[in-house]
Order: sequence, then structure tokens, then C-alpha cells
Amino acid sequence: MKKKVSLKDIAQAAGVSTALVSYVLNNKEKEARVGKEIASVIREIAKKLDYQPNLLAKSLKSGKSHTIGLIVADISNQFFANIARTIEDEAKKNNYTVIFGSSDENPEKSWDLISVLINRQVDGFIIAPTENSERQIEYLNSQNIPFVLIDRYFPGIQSSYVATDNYQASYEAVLHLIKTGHDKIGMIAYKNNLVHIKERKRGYTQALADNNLLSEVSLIKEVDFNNITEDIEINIKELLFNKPPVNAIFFATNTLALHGLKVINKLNYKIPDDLAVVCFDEGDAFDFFYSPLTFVDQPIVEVGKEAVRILIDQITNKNINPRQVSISSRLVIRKSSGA
Amino acid sequence: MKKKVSLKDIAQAAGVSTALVSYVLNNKEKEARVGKEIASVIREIAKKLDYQPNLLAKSLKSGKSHTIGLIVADISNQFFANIARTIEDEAKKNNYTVIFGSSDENPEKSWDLISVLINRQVDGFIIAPTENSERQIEYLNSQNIPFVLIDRYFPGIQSSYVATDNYQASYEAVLHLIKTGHDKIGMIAYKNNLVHIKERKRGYTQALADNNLLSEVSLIKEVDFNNITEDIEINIKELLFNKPPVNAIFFATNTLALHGLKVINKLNYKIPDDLAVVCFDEGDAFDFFYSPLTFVDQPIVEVGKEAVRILIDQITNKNINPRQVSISSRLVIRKSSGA
DNA sequence: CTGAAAGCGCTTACAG
DNA sequence: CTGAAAGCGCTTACAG
Repeated sequence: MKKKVSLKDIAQAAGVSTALVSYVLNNKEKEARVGKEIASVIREIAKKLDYQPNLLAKSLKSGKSHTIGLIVADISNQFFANIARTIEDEAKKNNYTVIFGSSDENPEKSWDLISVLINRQVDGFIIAPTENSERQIEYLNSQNIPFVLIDRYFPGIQSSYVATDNYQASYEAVLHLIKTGHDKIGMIAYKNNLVHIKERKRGYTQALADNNLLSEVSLIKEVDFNNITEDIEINIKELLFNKPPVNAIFFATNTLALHGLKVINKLNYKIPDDLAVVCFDEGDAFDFFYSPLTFVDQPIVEVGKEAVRILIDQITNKNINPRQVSISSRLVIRKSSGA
Repeated sequence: MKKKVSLKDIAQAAGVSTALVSYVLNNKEKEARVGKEIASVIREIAKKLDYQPNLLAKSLKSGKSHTIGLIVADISNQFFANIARTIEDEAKKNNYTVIFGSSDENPEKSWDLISVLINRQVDGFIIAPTENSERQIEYLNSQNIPFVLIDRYFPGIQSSYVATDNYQASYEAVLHLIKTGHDKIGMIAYKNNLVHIKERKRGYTQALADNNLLSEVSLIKEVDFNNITEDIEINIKELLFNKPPVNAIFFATNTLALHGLKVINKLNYKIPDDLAVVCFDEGDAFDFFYSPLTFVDQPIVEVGKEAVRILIDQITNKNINPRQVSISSRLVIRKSSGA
């Protein structure tokens, strides 16, 4: 790589000190009361030499890297890819750059990523925390490293977060299924304790309870994140083949719905006649399904934007208190719920 | 943020110089012949103080940031999100971190991103170049900044790239349509001059020519990237309503297919009976379409991995000559082509 | 075997 | 109005 031109090169060419050059190029001539003529000479030389400041050096001096670390479960997942994009855009508006990493819902990977990014001096984090990563979050707190959680958070830990109201969204979705005439409603969720999943289960359960539809056996099936394909087949079969079988299934995430629909197709159940379906989050796939899915539309763009705003506020110390934001989702009703 | 512990802090606590600490923590005691006892003391103190090296300072000194800049059209696009993921994984294996940005196929944005990332001292770039960004690529060349292009490249410009054989893939796809009995085949592509699109058009044209199916009017329709929804509707209608109408459409990308299928649905054409369809790249959506799409399966994982490997070779100077890699795609035949 | 010193590219308080 | 100097956190050639 070619040797880059530095302040020193400009200073030499102009016959002044690097200090002068620094003042001029950062538009601080006034406080330093630099002469107009020399300032314009410096600027010209900088331009001619195609000077590019070394942001690493700047960061080292200032202690601010203007970089945000983004940790999601999987950047190739549509949901997180969309969030990443809004975070990128919002960060850029504020002159921040984003470094990302995928944790695969694995706390060790997540910890690895946090370490690496701390060493790279990110100014703060936006994290969709994995299960069992409480200590990592507490570590960030203890180090006073700014961060905001998205999608999930830990109720027991003081922190900023931006999430959607999963309880409300889930309640509404299930209520919709009830209103469209379904009385045996199963739910496919993940086998984990993350708050967003728990809240979705709670919304489901409460909606059933409020309508006297709770059965003696739980109809919530839990799938292992690391074994989705097999687990989901087993669980859906149980829901469909038990007596009495369910006539509707509520999927807790779009990935689950995607896998679940394949099983349902394989079993030749027709949606919504044999079985009604509702799920969380949109997906291109759901638009093209023969029976377009009714889904909970989470406000991804707002989540991303709000997370960046809060984080930058915290980084710049405008607001040191943790802030919690909960945004409502909207139920988009289509054919799959038999409306 | 808490004050971080530095080499100096450890040096003070151990009563030695920072130089010693640096040698020990970087496992270079041998060349510096550091005493075993003092080395272990230093290590212990570092551990107790939870020392985290400042990679910014390291980079400034070494001139290597161990960071890769990734520029794609849109990180929220499934195709690029998948590539980003494989690049992330491969980079991490080599102890590199990736900073990303979306150009939105806009050369100004792309130039912006390149500047910012250069200022942040990335060691190299992986870029899916936009139309009219030739000068940017030449600039990187002139500065000897390592980079490798993916998905597209500029035939006139010397550079490393990893792409798929778009001509072959396209030829095969269209040949398949011909073999399944279609004789009026339209193509929906983008209105641009990027090589991957041109090659796809060339493959299409050649396949028709080899089978004496070229019509006097071009059946290649070009859609403006910034106005997909409207443009595609107009163009598909032209293909379908002209005399004689087409009986098959080949979509040059998955985004085009996604939009196109919506139009076809709206017009109530049944696939594959009224119209056969083949497209580039997979998509969850295509699996769930009532008539699953026949598509060109590009080897995204290999493209990502290979790009990282070549880039790192170039960064570490193992291989200075540009390398061009072309990988074959595979046609996945399903129902939409009427096989 | 160990340390003082220079330097990576910047900024900024200080002195003139 | 301008410059010398210190320092951000690190590495490494050099001197002892």
C-alpha cells in the first residue's frame, strides 16, 4: 500500500508546524487565530496532496472511535439484516461507522465478539443478546461502556433497550385467531428463556385464558434453536395428530413459521381450511404462499433508529440514564388466519 | 466509560518498563530473552487488572488494522446478507473484523463509503461495485490498496474478482426453458451496463440464437433499479400482451423475480401453464410459491470465502498479482419451468 | 537479561 | 499570530 500523506508532509511542504495544519484542516483557525493567507496555502497543499486524515490516530488521541459494534444472532437472517440496514443508515447520518458480528444465539461467540470489539475501541454497542449472556451485559455496565439492547433484554438487569411490545402483539394475534373461530390453538416457540419469547408465550396464554380456551395439556411446543428442522416436524405432528387436534398454530418467529410451513405442506394440510396460521414478522416468502400469512408486523425501522439515537446520546453523555423503549406492533390480517 | 488499563499501568505495578510488558504479552520473551520469573509476574498482573490491548494503538503502530471494508448494494437484500455472513465468518477465522456499508447501487454513496473506510485504515476492501464506479476502482489500484470485487467487475480494469459464470448459467437456464417447450422467451433485466447483467443477457441471447429463436424485436426488457415496481409492471405487460405473447420469462435477479411474480399474480396468469418462469438466485419466497421456481443457484458461500482468502493473501503480500475466479452455478429445476 | 527512546499520526494546552 | 512539546497506547531497534 502506498505511503499515505500525513499532517507532517503538509506541514513540511508549507513550511509550518503540524499544529497549524491541524488547526486549519479542522476549521479551528479562529480559536488559534491563524493567518488567512497561510490557512489557504495549507488547504491548497492538502488538496493537492490528497490528504486523508488517519482516523485511527484521531481516535487514539480523542478516545472516541466513532464506531458502533452491532451484535445480532445472524446477519443473514432477514429480520436482523433489515435491522442492520436501518442501523447503518442512522449511524452514518451521525458520522458513525458500524462493525458487526453474528452470535448465532451462542453466548461464547457473543462474548468473543464483545471482547474483540472492545479492543477495537468501539464507542458503544447495539446488541440482540443471546440466552445466558447476562454476565456480559453486566460486564458492560460495570465498565460503563454505552450499549443498548434490541429485540430482547434482561428484566433483572438495568439497561437501555428498544423492543416491541411482544405481549400485546401476541395477545392480539391469538385473539384474532379466536375471533375467526378457532378454539384449539397451538403455539410453536423456542426452547429458551429470552424475554421476547416469554412475553409472546404469555400473550398467547393470556388470550386463551381470557376466552376460557386453556386446555389441561399445554399446547405450547418448544423447539431447539440448534435443531429446528427435526424438532419442528415432531412438534407440529404432535399438535396435529393428538386428540383433539389443533385447528390453528401461532408461530413465535418467522424462521419457525418458514420451517413449520414446509412441514404443514408436506402433511398436505390446507391453510386456512384445515389449519389456520399466524406468525411473527414478515417475510417475502409469506407474500407468495398460496394463502398469504397473517403476521405481526414489528416496526423494525423504528427499533433500529431509536437504538442508534439512544446509544449516541449515551456516548456523547447527553443522557446517561438508561432508557427503555417499547414500540407497538401491528397485526397484518391476510388469508392464512381464515378471516 | 471507565479508564482502560494500559501497558503503562502494568509496567508500573510490576516495576518494569512498558517494553518488557509488551514483549511478554505478545509472547516474544524469547527474542528479548526476558526472565521467566518477571514474565510470569507480568502475566499475572495483566490478568488481575483485566488488561485489554488497545487495537487502535496497535494498528497505528503497525499500519495494519486487521479490518476489512465490505461494500454491497444493500445489506438487507437476502443475497448480500448471505454473502456478508460468509465473509464475516471467514474473516473472523483469520482474525479480521468487517465494517460494512450499503451503496444502494449509487456511485456517490459508494465513493463516500470508500473514503470513510480508507480513513479508518481498513487493510482492504471487498466490493460489489456499482455502475459508473470505475474511477473508484482505479483509484484503489493507483493507491495500491488491496481489494477484491465480487458479483460484478469491470472487464477493462485490472483487478482481483470473484464472480460466477453468468453467461453459462444464463445460457443453461434459457436452454432449459427451450427444452421444456417454450419458444417465445422474454427476459427481465436491469437497465445497466454491469458485467454480470450483460453476461446474463448474452447467455440468454446466445441460447435463443443457437436454437433459431431470436425474434426480430428484442424480448429483453430493462428495468430501472430506482423504479422497479412501476417499470416491471409496464414491461411484463408488454411481454404478455404483444402479438405473439411470450410463453416464458427469465428474470435476471431475485429482486426482479419477486416484483415480477406479484405482477403476474395480479394479471392472473398461472405458472407454469400460462407462463413459465426461471430466475437467478434463490429466495425463501420461491420455495413457497404455489409453483416453486426453477432458479440459478449461485454458490454464495464459495464466493464469500474465496474473496476473503484472496484479499488476505493480498494484504499479507503472499500474492500480489490480481486473481480472477469464476465459479459455476447450478440450475435447480422445479415446477415453474414446466419440466 | 532489561530499559530508555523514538515514533506511528494526530490534537491541544502552553509559551512566546 | 505561530510553534515546540507532550501525550494517546502501543512496538521495536538500539544501547547497555
